[in-house]
Amino acid sequence: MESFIDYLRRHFELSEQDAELFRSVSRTKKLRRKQYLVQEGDVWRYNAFVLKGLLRTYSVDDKGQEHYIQFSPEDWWAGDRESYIYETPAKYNVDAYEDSEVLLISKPDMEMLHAEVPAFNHFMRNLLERSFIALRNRVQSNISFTAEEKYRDFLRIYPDLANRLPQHMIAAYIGITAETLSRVRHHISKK
Amino acid sequence: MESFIDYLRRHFELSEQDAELFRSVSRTKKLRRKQYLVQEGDVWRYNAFVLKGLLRTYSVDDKGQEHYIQFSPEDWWAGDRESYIYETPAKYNVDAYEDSEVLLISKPDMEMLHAEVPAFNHFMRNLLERSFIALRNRVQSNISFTAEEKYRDFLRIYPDLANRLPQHMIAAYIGITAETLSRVRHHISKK
DNA sequence: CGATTCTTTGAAAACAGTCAATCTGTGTGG
DNA sequence: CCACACAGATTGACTGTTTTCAAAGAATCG
Repeated sequence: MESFIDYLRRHFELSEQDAELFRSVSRTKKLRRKQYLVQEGDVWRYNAFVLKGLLRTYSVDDKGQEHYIQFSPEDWWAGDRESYIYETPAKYNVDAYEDSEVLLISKPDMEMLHAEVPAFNHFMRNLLERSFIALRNRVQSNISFTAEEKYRDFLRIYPDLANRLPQHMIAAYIGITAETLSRVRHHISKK
Repeated sequence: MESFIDYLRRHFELSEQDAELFRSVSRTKKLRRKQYLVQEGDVWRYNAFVLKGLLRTYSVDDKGQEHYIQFSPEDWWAGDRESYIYETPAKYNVDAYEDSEVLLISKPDMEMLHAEVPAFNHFMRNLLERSFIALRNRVQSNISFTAEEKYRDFLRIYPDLANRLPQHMIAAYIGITAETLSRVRHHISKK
């Protein structure tokens, strides 16, 4: 739990009193590998901050193919924003790819924190802006790059994730098949 | 300018006094077809609300190929968020595809409005959340759909834009070539 | 070690891209 | 008002990339 407080303190000034407020509304939850945090169809009413481990957000299509929308390692947030905001059944699954520990804050508590701690509100707003920009860059990559360029771009942006994830998950994240990724890697290594 | 005030009033309560505050920091700018609002390399320091017409945000790659990131018709916002937030040179061009009129609010004025008018701040935050979700759905389409499915998805989400834009721009938006889109349409019409 | 998951490889097929030519519709200037 | 230019759309033939399916190898985990 303290690593969450540390995270907040790295990003804005937080009094001990406010830190206590954050602690009072937070609870932690351990997830074993493959355990769901959100399952398709659930309505998601929390904010989840990853204390330890690695979560993945993905959908499964008719053919059983998994499509990864997001990976959330330590110090990232996880959940289904669409379900959270609109209070509709989740279209995505979120589960633990590694044994993990998350910190949960309910939606009403989160709204209270935003109102009571302006610096936190400001920080989260800024985080959302930056996430939006990152997502836009991902679209740019999707619509204009070849398989090899998409993979290189992934390595550039998430060098650390590349070591923690199996290739087939990276492939599904960038929108190509595992076989194509294998061939792309072979091709890169020959240079 | 009043259509901007109307837009705000459709989304939250706005006193006449606050409306006057919005008017005082807004100026309008007419753009002729093909005229730039932001050119690649500029730093973009405004918020632009489209009063009339249609703007497009796109990049141009080494081969001269255009990749459309966003279309902004009436009642949408335009600009390069990455340049605006980080104050870096824009990677995208924004220009008028139809003769247009935009309303401009400078970054400092925008920050003042966010601080002075909490309901506006709340509305813009919510708009950003919803834009984020829409963008995430676009990524989902990018990584999991075939050309035909991507096109059908575009028609479903932006039925009105489909009539205002040439096909080759729609193709570049969903990440396929104009020729492929033509064949997809032919194929759809045969059913 | 045995089972499972992940990666690689090959061959064939499907899909989308490229290039070039033609067709269509629109608008402009003579 | 017509001729022409221009941008956009379509079509064909071809190329290249990526997917699919299947099988074999490698790595990992309980």
